[in-house]
Amino acid sequence: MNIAEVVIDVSSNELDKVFDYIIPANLCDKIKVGSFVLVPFAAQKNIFGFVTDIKDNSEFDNSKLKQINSIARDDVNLNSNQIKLVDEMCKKFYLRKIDVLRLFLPPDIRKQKSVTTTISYVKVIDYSILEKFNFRKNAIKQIELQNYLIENSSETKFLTSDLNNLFGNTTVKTFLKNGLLEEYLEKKQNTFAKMAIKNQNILLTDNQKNVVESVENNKENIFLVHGVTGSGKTEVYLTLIKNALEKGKTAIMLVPEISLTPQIYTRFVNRFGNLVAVLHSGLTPVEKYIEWERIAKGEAKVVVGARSAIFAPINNLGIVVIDEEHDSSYISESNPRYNTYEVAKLRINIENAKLVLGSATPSIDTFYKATRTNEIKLLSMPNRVGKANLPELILVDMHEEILRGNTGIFSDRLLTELEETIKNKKQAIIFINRRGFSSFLRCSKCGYIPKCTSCDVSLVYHKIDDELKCHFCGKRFKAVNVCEKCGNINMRNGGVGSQRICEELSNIFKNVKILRLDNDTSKSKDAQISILNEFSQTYPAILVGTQMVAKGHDFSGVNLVGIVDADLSLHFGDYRSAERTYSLITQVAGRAGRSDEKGKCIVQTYSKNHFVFKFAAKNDYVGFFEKELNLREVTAFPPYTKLVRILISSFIEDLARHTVVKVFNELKILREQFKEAFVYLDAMKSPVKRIQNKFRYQILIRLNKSKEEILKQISDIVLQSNTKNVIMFIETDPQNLS
DNA sequence: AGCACGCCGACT
DNA sequence: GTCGGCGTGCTC
Repeated sequence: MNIAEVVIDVSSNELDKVFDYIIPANLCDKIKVGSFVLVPFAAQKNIFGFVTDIKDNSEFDNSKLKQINSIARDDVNLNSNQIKLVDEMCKKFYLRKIDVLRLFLPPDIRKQKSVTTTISYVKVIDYSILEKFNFRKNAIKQIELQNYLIENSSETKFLTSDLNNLFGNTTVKTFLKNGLLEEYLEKKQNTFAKMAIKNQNILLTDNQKNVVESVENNKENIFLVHGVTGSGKTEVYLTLIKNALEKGKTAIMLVPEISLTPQIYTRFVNRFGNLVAVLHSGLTPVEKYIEWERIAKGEAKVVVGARSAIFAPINNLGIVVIDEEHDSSYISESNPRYNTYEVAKLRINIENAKLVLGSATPSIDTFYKATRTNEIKLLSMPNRVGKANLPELILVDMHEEILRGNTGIFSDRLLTELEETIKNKKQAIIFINRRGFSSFLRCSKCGYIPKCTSCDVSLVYHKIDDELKCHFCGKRFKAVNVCEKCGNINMRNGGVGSQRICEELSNIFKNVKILRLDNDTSKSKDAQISILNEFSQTYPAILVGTQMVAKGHDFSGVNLVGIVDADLSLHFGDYRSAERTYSLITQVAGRAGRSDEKGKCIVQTYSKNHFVFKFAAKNDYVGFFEKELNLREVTAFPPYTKLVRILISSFIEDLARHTVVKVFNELKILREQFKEAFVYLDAMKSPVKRIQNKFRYQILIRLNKSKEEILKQISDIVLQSNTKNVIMFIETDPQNLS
């Protein structure tokens, strides 16, 4: 047992394999499977790596074996379950081992040897000595610090870094040396860690009780809780987790975009106190590390977090909950591309735990599994708890508005309802699907729309900086009024964005507070939170925003929601458009249902008769599902087929094109072998032809039954055709096709 | 991905 | 002479 298999910490296809190393005698008892080590590699003398296996002898030329140098960090020790999950994820999603392994590490501080989790304070030893102390006349900073400390003598301690910033660290050091101040270290804690458990005795409704019992008593291990907004799903999760904890088990609770929905985790902290660890993107690296460490040490037994929390180093896992299961943030669309549901499924199977999904508008795929297969057991919560009513959904046909002579952004109905809301000192939310003043500039004569020079997508006009921006690569261009194609001097705004809506609204409702929430006005999380706070305290007020306003905020004063152009997400040109639009409308409308009185949601559309709107207006998810599923079957799209996309990109267009042709030809040979399995196979330029100067091509495949073997062969073809300067990867059922 | 090696052109 | 440009190949 003195040979270790090591995965080198370099993300490249060439190095996606294990290398054998000799374990030196002095490290024999320390190095285990899952250790994070330093090894010599090629010409580099110290490179990070993971031990993924330990064995007696190596197949490799033994005279060439090198020794492991040392353990890189002793706080990283993946267990065998995690190593197993890494293996299974690699196979499932065609990933490199190292990319997956990195997901399990303490966040962001992988390269550091150690992390300071303490914080330095100083306190005054004796104020009478400090007051009498004579500094040299010209020691201005020292006298300033002396005065500052005396003025603030009510404080028991001072943050060392604050004093360093105000008076310079040499000044503070002098005080420490002269015995005027003493330093002490405190362990950093996340603010909520001290919160007490409020052990309310919650009474569950019969429906909630039944759902909890079904999850706990059924032999199945995956469940979908399909419950309308306000049906009390969260209480079901809390009870399930409480029961798991009582059995000595632990839990992972996944939520989308957690940093903006503090309600959910304060609810968990209130219930479980410092047994809860929170992981989300709003934490600093050190804060994340503190939480990670509390989980790894077993201090925290409930992890609440965004999708990456599924990799938390928790032991003895009893239950995983994925709330708002349909949310697209559960699918990773970069670097290690994975689907959180599939990862959770692998993890609960390895650890023998249960998986609970929850949503008011499940994804078609999930509801299909829950109603047509045995993979997921369906549990329904059809009724709202308490008096809250579902909002009334009103469809407005914008064609009719135009025929009646109203060519503005807002329908008469929406304006009337807004007036009513303002008169009653209530609040309204206007939802818009894009950002910026308008989506694009268009030449009024030849119709030319400026495009990004490196990405080949329409540029978005931002009025506030009078600039055109590329939303793919972030490049900025001057907004000129001269058409570069025909020379005509009249570039006009082509669409409507949140900024334009704000301007129009403030023209119509002169004295009403109008707030805007989108990526532009609120770059930082803090700015977003302050906008939301301002809105929640202003009556009347109108909040205009993009997707962001749709995510789980409870404003009790909102009784009206307007969706300006509901069709935008419908004509997005991919097979998931309908389900996205359905859940978006339901979610946005739900913002109006939080007050005592019945809320209203005005949906402006140019396709009033589309089934998405009809079922959404009736709040009939199952009806929508049946119709959409039928369409998927007829058109041979998922879940009836597996959609495979191979994206091939390169700085050199010819190289990309040649690689596509090569892979495409091999796939055609494969198709001959499995004629009945290939529903579709074609190669083409990607809809977005260039991103950051890389030319993008794609091959699309749809497969029906018996997919696993063919998928494996497709992945082999892709791996073998991989050449330098070409980026190639496989996605199954991709979230977008841009 | 790094890094060394090596083979060429330019310069104090 | 030798410094340094980056193309090629290898990594237990």
